[in-house]
Amino acid sequence: MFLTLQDNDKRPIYQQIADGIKALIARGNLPEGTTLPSVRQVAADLGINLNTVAVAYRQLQEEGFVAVRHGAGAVIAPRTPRVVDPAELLKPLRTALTQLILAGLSAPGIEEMVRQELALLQQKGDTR
Amino acid sequence: MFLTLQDNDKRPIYQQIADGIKALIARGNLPEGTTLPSVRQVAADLGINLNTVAVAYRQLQEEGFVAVRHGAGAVIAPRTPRVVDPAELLKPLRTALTQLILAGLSAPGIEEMVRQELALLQQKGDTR
Amino acid sequence: MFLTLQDNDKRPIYQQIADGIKALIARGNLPEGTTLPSVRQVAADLGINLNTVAVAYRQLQEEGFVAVRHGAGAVIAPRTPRVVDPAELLKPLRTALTQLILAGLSAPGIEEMVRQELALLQQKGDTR
Amino acid sequence: MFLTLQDNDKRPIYQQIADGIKALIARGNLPEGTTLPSVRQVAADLGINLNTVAVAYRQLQEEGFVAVRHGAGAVIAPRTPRVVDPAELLKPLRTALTQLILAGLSAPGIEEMVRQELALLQQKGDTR
DNA sequence: GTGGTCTAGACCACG
DNA sequence: GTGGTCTAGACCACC
Repeated sequence: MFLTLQDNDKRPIYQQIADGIKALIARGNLPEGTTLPSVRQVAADLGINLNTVAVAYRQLQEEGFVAVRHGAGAVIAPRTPRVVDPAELLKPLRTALTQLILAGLSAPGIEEMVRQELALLQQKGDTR
Repeated sequence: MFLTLQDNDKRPIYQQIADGIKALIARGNLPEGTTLPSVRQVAADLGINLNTVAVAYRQLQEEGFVAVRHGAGAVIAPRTPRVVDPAELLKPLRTALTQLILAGLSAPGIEEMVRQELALLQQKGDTR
Repeated sequence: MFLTLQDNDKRPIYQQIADGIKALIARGNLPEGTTLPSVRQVAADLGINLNTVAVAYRQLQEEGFVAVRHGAGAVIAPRTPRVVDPAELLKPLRTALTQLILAGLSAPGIEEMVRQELALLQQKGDTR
Repeated sequence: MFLTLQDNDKRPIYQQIADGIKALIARGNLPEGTTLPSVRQVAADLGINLNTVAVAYRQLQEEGFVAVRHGAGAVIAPRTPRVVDPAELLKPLRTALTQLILAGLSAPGIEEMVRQELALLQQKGDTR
């Protein structure tokens, strides 16, 4: 198993799966060409419905992260810089930072957190 | 009017309102003691239902940002450092940073973005 | 001033006032015959509406704790054992105990808390 | 049916539902993993609106008693000792005890009532 | 099927 | 006037 679901997470399950796989790609744990486990495999591992996993895979395909070939599984696609609306990316960052400020953290403290997180994301880390 | 709703925003309306007010508090635009406009007022301004605004206000109350007194309106509460599970705060930051990495941004570029956003949050800025 | 309002209290203000005065009577701090401060006095002290205090006094009168004479203020009535539906009294106790159990406290621990509280209630303590 | 509403109860309906379920959890009648009946089911059983039940369920979720999964029902969460401000827990107990004293009950009598109630709460009892 | 959100409108409780 | 609760009914998102 390479993914775990968080019970207290508010995101839909399919989103947790998609985000989890994206994070693994971002960290380099799933290099180009890797074959993802089958939809049925993941569904069984996580004890969830098959359709839920399928939705996650479809999202990854639509966003260009994996290539799904009917009957042949899903493989990690070559990594191409995606074209995304920058404002769309800025919004969650802004929300996250607002929460940290309201929690009483200082700007320098937050910047340090960000540096640490970025360092973690850029090295091949463990999957947990 | 002090809030605007984004049509393309995926968050529920009541969440946009709550988050918007939190952002104003974080920026210092709504100092302690300020009385918020009534739920009816906000509902009329935004062209939405009264109950939707009430849900947002109730969330702000439960999270300790405002003191709601039945029959007497809602006022910004004294700002006390909230006790929150740090891991709970880290999660959205981590997700946001992952998206930025996947979009092809470099770590130094992201750090610069963070610095700019923090600067914006810490000055009494425009309401938008 | 002999009463304070708790901002984070969910009870209506008039109820906080009535309950507060009842607690003072229970502790013996307001013996029979004591004249309560006027409605206007209390309202000014607490910075609240005159009507709110009047509602509290009316409730105390209806429950027999004070005798209100038009133009002559309100005085603490002789303490007579009230006839109350026992089930009505049991309900808040039961709810309070349920909360304590769910918070993880043990039965002996709760019994000890009760003993301490009862001891506090039965000695003339400070007003706070 | 596993819950009944009291007509003479002053608490809002959604609160009665939430408190009722909490009491069942406290007594052990709803062990971890139990799936709660759907909001529609409960609403039909009690003859009330669907939204009213939904509010109760949402409260239970926010307080960590149940895990609600969109589209998959609500299940009793693993019971973790909640982190709550002790003063917050003491307040209702203190109010309840004050009422009992004022009704003329003696301290030993009250202690006995508490013991009985605690015994009831700690055995898997009848649902009433 | 499930829960989540929103609307419209009513009535109540509080200050 | 204020906010709180409840209903009725709609539509959406999720599993």
